Amino acid sequence: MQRVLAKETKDNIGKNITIKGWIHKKRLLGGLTFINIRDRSGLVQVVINDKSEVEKLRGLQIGTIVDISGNVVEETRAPGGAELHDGVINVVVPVVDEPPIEIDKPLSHKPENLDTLFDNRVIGLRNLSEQGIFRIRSQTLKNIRTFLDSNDFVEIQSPKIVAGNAEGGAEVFKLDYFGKEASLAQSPQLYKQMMVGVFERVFEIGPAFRAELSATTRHVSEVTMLDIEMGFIDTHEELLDFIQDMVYDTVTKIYADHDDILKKFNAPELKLTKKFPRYTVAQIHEMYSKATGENTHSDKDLSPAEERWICDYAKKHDGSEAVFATEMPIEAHKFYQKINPDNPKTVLAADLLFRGIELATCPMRENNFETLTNQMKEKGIDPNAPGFESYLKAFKYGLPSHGGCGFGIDRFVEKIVGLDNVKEAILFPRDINRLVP
RNA sequence: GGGCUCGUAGUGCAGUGGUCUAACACGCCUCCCUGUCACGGAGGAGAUCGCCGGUUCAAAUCCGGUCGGGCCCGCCA
Repeated sequence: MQRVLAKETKDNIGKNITIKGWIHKKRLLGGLTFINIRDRSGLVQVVINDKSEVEKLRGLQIGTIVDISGNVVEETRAPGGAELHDGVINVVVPVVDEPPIEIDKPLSHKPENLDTLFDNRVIGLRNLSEQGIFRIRSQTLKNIRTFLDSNDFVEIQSPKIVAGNAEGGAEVFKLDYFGKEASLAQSPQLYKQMMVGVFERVFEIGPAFRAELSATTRHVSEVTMLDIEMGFIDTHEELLDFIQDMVYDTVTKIYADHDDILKKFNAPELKLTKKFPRYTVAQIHEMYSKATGENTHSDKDLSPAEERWICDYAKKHDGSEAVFATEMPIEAHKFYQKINPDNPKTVLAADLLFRGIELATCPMRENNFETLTNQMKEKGIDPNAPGFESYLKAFKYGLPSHGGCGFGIDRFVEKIVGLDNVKEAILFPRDINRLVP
């Protein structure tokens, strides 16, 4: 008989149907047994009176795959308003070992238990609340793609094996490439800029690899980045507006569509304004120093404590959990970023902060060939090094004023759901200690 | 890389020198239970307390080492 999904059960009242899936929960009440079956669409309840049917499941654990045929009955007491009666069970894949981690109750997300959570990830993800995180992640990426697509962006894939240390700065994973020195890409930065010369507007969603010895709740060695680059934008404001609209659109849709999952994780109530508040880094140093008595004026960038503080401030003061920290100090300048013509001590770069953490860096790029070449030399980068030669060609042969962002998808999902560790928003996280599963 | 912390059944935890023959909850096994949905009830199995060494009459508990985690900082997404 053709398979009917759990969520379609209520559309088949009065019919005899077959469902296929995993045993999610058994409740034996003597003469009456309730079984919840999980499939890709959710759960369906089966009621069995026949003891010989229940006996088929003796010794079999949660995770056992069955198909069950039965009559669909409307029942207000059943979850979803309908259930299967007179079920006939066929065990397809018996499971005799009990699961190492619970799949029908919320799992512990306490920091000290994350190790167990990840060690048992394969089974733990079957847990409905755990899945919820990744349904939201999937939806988040879908919303972002839809938004960018409707703004004429082309999705690209840049190489992840690159020559040398392409961008400078962050530590990279070195590897042997048929006898040549190569590394795993720490960012699609150079490639997406080159592609502005082709499509004007491009984006990429893919992995970036960071070999830094960071051991925090917000760092992983393999991060999923959303990289955006758009040509023919003239002002930094224009760029920030665009990213702000994308974030607003994405997050508000998630909150509208996934209330149930967000509630399970006690996600905070969403506070966003259409226009995200913007403060310069200097202003934030000033406000933070005044508020805490701790002098941060000479810091080149925001400290994690300042990031948390300004998010808290913007939430209370501006009604927005998202905030831009603009005019990054020149000390944090990277060669491809555009120096602020109105204030050469700052860079036309902003960090997007959300719920206490940096989600994205959003700079304008230096698109003048001569200036860019000089900026490279100032940073000690050889413009003729492998990788940079092609990069510069894009400028030599015409690249318009452009800007974009590197946007951490893992952190975004983490904070949308209201989690405390970026790893919880990653299926199989990689950090300095973890390489499996 | 620096600092601080933690390590007890499959899972989550209690116990910080002797009453520990290590408690409780979930899960598991047996039995009872016809509307459960974190079902309920009765009983049972399961841990030599990460590992090694030391102090002590006595160590899960104190000390040292070691292995494995976690958190913060630096760096960044």
